Amino acid sequence: MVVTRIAPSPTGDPHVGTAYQALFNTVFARQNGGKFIVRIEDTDRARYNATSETRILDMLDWLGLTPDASPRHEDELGPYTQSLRADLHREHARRLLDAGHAYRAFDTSEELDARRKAAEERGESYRGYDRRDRDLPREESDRRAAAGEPFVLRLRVPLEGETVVRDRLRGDVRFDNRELDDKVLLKTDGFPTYHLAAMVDDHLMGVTHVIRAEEWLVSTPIHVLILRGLGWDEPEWIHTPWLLGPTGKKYSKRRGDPSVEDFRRMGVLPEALLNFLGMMGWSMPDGREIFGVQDMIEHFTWERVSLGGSTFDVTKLRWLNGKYLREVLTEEDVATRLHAFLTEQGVQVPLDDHFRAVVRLMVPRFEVFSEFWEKSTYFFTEDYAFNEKALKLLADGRDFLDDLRRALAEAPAFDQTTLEALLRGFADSAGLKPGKVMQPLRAAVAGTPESPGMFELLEVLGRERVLSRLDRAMSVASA
RNA sequence: GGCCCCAUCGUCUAACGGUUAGGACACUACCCUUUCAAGGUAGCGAUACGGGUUCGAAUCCCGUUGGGGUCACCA
Repeated sequence: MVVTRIAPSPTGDPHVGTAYQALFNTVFARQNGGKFIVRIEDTDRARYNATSETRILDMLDWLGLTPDASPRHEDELGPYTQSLRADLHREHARRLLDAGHAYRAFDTSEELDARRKAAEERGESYRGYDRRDRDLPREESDRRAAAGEPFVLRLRVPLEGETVVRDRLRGDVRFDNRELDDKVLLKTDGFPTYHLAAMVDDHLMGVTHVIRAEEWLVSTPIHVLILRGLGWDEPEWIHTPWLLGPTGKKYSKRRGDPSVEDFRRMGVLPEALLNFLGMMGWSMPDGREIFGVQDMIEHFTWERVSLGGSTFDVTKLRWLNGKYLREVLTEEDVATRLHAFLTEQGVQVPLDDHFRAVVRLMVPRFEVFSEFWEKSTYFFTEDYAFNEKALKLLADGRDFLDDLRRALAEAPAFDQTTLEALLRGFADSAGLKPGKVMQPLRAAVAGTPESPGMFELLEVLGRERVLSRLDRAMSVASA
């Protein structure tokens, strides 16, 4: 069975890159009837952030990429929290030590730093651990360890030959073993490093395909060597292309690129974000740009993955989100979800017919939920402000607004058709172009010259509100 | 700097030896029109460079350049 995983570390905000990896891991697993798991890699106690794990798991739920197994949904291969598996890691580290594939190194961090610095001062580029303790006799190593001297366990990489990483996307990538470092496997604190822990856990959890970001490619030979030392088969390696920020560097929250939570607060739909991520580095065979996770599951192939990094273009994401609002979701769905968003943001409006009517009018006029309220406030309060342009239009309409109010008050009905005939007739008899009448009217009832169409706007507002708004506007204008 | 990956419009991408190099976002113009949007039409705009291979290269090979990544007791 195909088993894929993501292995995020709980160090901060839920990362877009994590969502990106989750997408491809999910799609590939589902396509093969397999299993997608999330393992939280919390072995770095120094950078651990208590809320981060919950937020990462919440993000996945929000996106609809809920894993088959995770710290929230354990199964017999768990636990899915790396720190809880330290005994397992130590046990396998021991195996590596006994088999001669690893050795104890007693250098302190300070010594290492000093040597690194000295090398730099000599103008040499740092070449990795200098292997001082690589050939310490086992007896001495055992004795010093037993005496309580702190040590780390390091991988004994071959000094000659090469290690080949067979990558699904890039073919065979060859590494000269002389370029490899004797990486730390077990830290002084007894916790494993990523390299050991991930390989042990992946194997024990039955992971068949390691789909991860390109940054891991160069450490893969280390992983291959660990796997070989333990006598295990390699998974299939798949290193996906980069997600880039606006400056062309790797997308990163630290650099100021938005997190998934930022997009959520912006009012981006999860399906739009996923769709957008799906077209970063991949494309539908028929060129469609609007597609969902299910479409990806049906059509995904590695052959269609492009290897150049993709720049994350928020402008296009916004366009795509607007597209979902206008063409993919139903009106009712947009209303319901927008209402939930507003509630979450602390805006209290009833989810009623008026709200639905407003949403219907406004939907082509905003791309993300966060833009809605600011552009639609006047639909929900009689106390809306008049902006500068509106004030000017009100002045333009001073001569006829009073007559227009009377005409509106006497209109036989207040539906779009009636209103259109009435307004055009009014303009005609006043010898004005329709726009000259409608713009001041619009300014009066909306406080801005930018609004949905005049007739539908009036209908949605209703006669009572329109008349009282005109009263207020005229008093504001003459003040 | 060593090593590794990558390279089509500003951006996301299509093309898997033969196309006027296609589409989308953005931008510009026009249409629609009561404003703002949405929508429609058109325009602008790319195979980084140099060598090969081939009847024929965006496509295959080599080099150059450029960009990115990685060189932690972080993941």
